[in-house]
Amino acid sequence: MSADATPLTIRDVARQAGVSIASVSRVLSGSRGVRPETERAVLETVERLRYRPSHLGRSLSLRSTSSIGLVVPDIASAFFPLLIEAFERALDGAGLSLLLADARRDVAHETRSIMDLVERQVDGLVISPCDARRSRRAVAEARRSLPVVQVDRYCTTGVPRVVTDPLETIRLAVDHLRERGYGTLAFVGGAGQASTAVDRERSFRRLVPEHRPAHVVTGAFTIEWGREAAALLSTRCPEVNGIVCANDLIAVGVIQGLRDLGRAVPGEVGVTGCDDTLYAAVTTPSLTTIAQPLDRMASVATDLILHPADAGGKTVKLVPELRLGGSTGSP
Amino acid sequence: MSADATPLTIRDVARQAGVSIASVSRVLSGSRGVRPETERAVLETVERLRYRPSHLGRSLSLRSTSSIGLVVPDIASAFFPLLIEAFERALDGAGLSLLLADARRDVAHETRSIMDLVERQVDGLVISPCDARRSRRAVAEARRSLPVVQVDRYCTTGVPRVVTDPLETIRLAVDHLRERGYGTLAFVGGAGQASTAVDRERSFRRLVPEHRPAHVVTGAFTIEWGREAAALLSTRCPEVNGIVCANDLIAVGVIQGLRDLGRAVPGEVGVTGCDDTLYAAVTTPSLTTIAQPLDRMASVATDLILHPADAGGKTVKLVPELRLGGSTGSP
DNA sequence: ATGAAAGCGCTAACAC
DNA sequence: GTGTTAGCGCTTTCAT
Repeated sequence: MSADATPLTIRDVARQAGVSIASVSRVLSGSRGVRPETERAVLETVERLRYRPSHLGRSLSLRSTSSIGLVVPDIASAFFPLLIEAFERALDGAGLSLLLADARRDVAHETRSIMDLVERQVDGLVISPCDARRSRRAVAEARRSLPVVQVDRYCTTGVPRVVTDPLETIRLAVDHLRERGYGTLAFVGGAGQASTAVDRERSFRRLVPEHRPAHVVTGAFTIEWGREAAALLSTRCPEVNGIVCANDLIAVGVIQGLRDLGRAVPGEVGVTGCDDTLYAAVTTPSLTTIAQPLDRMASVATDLILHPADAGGKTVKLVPELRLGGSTGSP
Repeated sequence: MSADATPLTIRDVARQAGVSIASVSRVLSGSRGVRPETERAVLETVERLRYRPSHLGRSLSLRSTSSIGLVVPDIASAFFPLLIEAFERALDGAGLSLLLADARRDVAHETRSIMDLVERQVDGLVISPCDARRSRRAVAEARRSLPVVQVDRYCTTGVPRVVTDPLETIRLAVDHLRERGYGTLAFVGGAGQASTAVDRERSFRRLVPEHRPAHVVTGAFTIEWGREAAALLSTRCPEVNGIVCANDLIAVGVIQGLRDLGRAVPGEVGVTGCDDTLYAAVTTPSLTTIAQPLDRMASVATDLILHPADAGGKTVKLVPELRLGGSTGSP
């Protein structure tokens, strides 16, 4: 397979076109100060030979790869592919390409990915760290050699962050549930290590100060945990009729769990998710969920990478948006 | 942000360690024929200076980047993240890293991604092409300069393919439905341009020769199309009581559509999906679906990339597996 | 406008 | 064993 014909170099083009390699380079890059005649000759030869410049040589010479790295904690979870898509759109305009890495829910893998990207000389690194504390080391290390920005999740370093305001996120859910008449609210959280998990839980506690301790339960970002939590709450706190979930997957589980117990959603209990993933549309009833402004997140993060001077150690908080679904129809 | 301290080079290490750059290189690569004493000095200095070798310089010199490119048609669709994960696992062992690109359901984007990866000198390219015909040009072009393998989807080129046998895939669904007593089968297909769409439909036609023309409908790989198809089939072919869907997303839509029409799943109609995505677990009832052997697919593809000589223009067909869910409980 | 030549950071002969 | 040196493919002064 693969002919693998001797990869052409800029010299081959120069020779064939009867010009110097400098001229070829000029035409292929800035194209400034070249006689149209010469330019024609070069372009014609490039075309004829099907020459493709080597990104490697170019990068080494320019000391820039025109690419940025993106490290996500778990590509298989519904949310991150959406984030990745948003970055692709954002980078498209900037003429940068995206080097993607998946940490596979594991700090050791994450560290390797970060180091690999750094060694590959990406011009900047965007990361959504696995773990609020254990990811710090690698993130801080990377920051020593290039611009780094954290998105969605973060770890506690001086590295700038772009997040969707967790307090506003939960406030949207809580206010909406109350407006729809669900008077007694509970919160089903995810795993402890992700910053979003912690922040969303804390926000709920703050926004619903009257909650009983048993009204806040945390476990994992999975359907199974959602089902379990539904059972837990139904047994121990039957008075609860509005459930705020830390993400869509949990919400799906909660709805399934409630249905298994014969409790109607939204008739008897209202449920909200977070992140507006594809799950929101797939379930029955569809999910009321809080969306993150992903395109904005990607463009702000890209800006911070490209203009690190503006970044400082700052945190940019973005405004979430309520997406109505059937899971909060009215009690 | 980002200290951006002058990136260290191998010279700095050599100087500080009081050895030649060749020795440093030896220690950092093959580590062969170096006095333990020298090695210690180098490693110590590397550690102290926090030196990270430049992948760029290394690649340029070796004419190999030890990375392979993976181009998927749509990272936001539930299936491809699973495929990506499988490749990460497969490549882990081979000491290769993964450069990921998303074609965004668009041949033009796909072409750009492919070219970019080629220029980046990846050692091989794995691609699941958007379009059975319109992707040919770029795929063939890439093949001129490096080993290329197609996975899951393919376009009609001489480039080797690793696919899950579509005939066996549909056979598993059809046989299972029949065993469960669903006697009159229909097929809901996806969009025409993806090879999987075409092959799965053709397989159904072959395996269920007695089907009426109206029993095979195609539209898109979406929930909406699934709902629509359910309505179509229920109206025009009420005799149908088993529905084979070209992927999980369609199946979810079909189930929703049937329920809206008051037809019980699995009581009245049985439904199967394809690909065993996360959707299969999320729906109610859960989905009976046909899984692709992703780890096998990834490791076979990786082998073909690393040993292109063995590849020829061959097609490797892998064996799918039935995953039981609630959507075919028994009529 | 164009060419010659000096790097970019690394590896791999080839001497010693 | 270790150092010297010539590239890898490109960009970019600096002459001309």
